[in-house]
Amino acid sequence: MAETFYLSNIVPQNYENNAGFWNRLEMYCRELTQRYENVWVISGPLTLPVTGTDGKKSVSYQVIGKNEVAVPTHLYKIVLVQKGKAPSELLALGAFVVPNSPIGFDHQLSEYQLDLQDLERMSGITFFPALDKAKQYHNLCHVDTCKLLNFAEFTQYIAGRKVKNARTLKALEKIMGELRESRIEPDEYLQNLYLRKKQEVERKETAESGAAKPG
DNA sequence: CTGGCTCAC
DNA sequence: GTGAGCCAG
Repeated sequence: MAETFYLSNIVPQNYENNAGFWNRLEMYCRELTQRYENVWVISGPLTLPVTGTDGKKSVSYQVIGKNEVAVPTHLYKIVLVQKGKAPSELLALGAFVVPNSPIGFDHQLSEYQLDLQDLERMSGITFFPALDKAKQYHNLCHVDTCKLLNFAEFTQYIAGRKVKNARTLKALEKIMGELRESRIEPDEYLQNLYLRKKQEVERKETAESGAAKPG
């Protein structure tokens, strides 16, 4: 957590990308830890060339702020998983390059998959050097799903987090109301979460109103 | 979950 | 400046 906040460990990222597609990619990585004994994740920035109207390729990227901090055009993530504890156990790897711009629910993670060797060439970095040469790994998207949460699943998950954090009955009802407006039916987990939270909040609110009464 | 903004201290 | 408490997607 401490390392996470070093400036040398930070890149400017499109807000909608980070809260949306990239967020769902990180959720998928978290989900992998439930199915695999070991999960290694490497992420970083790229500034990739684009072909101009004259056919020539060039690199161009935005800089922001007084100090002209470079904004990467793309972000990559490499995910290596291992089924069991033993070093000989199955390894599967997925490498992804994602544009640093909003990406909607109409795009699949697999659209952004590429060979690790290609990413190594683009980034100038050798990842997992001991593993790389022999290519002793399976394709993550074949061995596992590589499926990110869809709109309904994502919206429901977010609603679940908000329910957990809600402090008032009014806030709680707003969350569930907005979910209904999105035409999303809460599953059993969210329903139970909501009902338990509702009871908890109701207890607290009646206790507070009682304590606030004079005398 | 990912974040930003406001305000009291 | 910082943390708490809101807010949005």
